[in-house]
Amino acid sequence: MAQKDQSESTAKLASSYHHGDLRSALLSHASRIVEADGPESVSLRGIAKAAGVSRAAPYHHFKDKRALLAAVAASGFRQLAAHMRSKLDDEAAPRTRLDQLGFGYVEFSLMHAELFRLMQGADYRTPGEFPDLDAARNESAAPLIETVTACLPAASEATIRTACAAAWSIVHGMAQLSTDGRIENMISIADLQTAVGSVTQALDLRVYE
Amino acid sequence: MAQKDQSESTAKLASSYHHGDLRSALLSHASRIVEADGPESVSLRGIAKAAGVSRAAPYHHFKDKRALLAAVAASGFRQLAAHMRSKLDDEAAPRTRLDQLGFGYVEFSLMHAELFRLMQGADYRTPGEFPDLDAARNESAAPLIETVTACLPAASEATIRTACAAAWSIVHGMAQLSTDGRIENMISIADLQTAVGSVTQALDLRVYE
DNA sequence: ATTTTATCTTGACGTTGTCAAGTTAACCGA
DNA sequence: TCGGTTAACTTGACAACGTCAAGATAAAAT
Repeated sequence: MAQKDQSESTAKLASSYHHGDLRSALLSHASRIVEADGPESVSLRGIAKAAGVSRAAPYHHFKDKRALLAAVAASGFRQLAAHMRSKLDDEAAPRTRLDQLGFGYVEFSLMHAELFRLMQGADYRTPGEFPDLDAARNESAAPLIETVTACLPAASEATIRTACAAAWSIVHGMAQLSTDGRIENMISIADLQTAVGSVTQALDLRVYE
Repeated sequence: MAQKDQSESTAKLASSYHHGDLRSALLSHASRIVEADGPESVSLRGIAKAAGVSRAAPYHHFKDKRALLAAVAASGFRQLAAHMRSKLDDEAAPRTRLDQLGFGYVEFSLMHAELFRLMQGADYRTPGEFPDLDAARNESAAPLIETVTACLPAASEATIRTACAAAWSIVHGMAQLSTDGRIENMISIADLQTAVGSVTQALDLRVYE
């Protein structure tokens, strides 16, 4: 995260007027609070105080409170992409890779439920408002599109788009229901992997041919 | 703006000190703002002013701002259930009914995107905090469970639960992605019905046997 | 008619996001 | 080295918000 600054008090000389790396300090404090207590209990003043600066200091690094949270969300999408990649066996068959991606997606949403909620929140999604968020979001979607395409080598582009939408819907729906705790009454986490596999397997047999 | 006319039901005299039916007036104003500008732009003071009462008046009808929004969400689940029922042909085969329910679900989420977001919001979901919300939520899920059960007459209870989770995941994921506008780039609304059908059809062939 | 109760009001407090104006210190060209 | 530009940070202030307490009003119950 921070290159030259580990957390807060050891940046430069302790009494320096300038913080040194306030931007990433704010990001890391905000991330911590998001993960711990959820996005709505993030207060800009609280974050500033946690970083040891005054309440207006963040405005020199983020236009808004929303911009701060958008940056946290963008970082979340990059973490998500990394997590999915870590689950991916590049040597495996496309169908297997699709399952790995899907399970990675759901797993991430369980591991970082509150962060995931922020990422899916509708507040930070006016396209073009936060270009870095858009970029991170698209990057995280790229492996899915890629793998679905590899699953359907002979398919038209329209078919592939539909397949992506369907696969994404399934996995995203599971993630959503899992993080809400609503799916736990119906399905165990252990079954989740099997379910993802079965469902995605069903997909390419029935929908796209 | 001072007095509230009897817009929906037989309110008392307009200019009275007592509003007559403030509770439902607050609910209807809150609903309107949720649908128009999203849940986060609901302010208690604004709702109160729109209803022509002082800022503290709502506290005699709702414990909290959250309680108000929870009531709006509960009403949303009842609307959702009604909409799904309206799409249902009781004479049709279970599989057909499942598709109808699923499409109704997605369709509702498109017609009332902001309300749907409120309903899925994680703020109002501590179980037992808003019993009426819980009840409405469960009522709206009942037709799905029922229909899935009818689709799998010979299945065990565990299988049925898994099937519900999977079907719900698909449909909920589509709804989520649709309301976010992210699915529109990939799939047309017209294709949605076909997709729902194909996916749910794939389900009972591959997952549960 | 009098008491009780439900409803609504004003006043006030603490918190929040945000801006304007001022202060500090790092940097950069001479 | 010096002086100026600028980025980083500060305090002060403001409006909006959620919420509570205490008082006012009217309807209902006795």
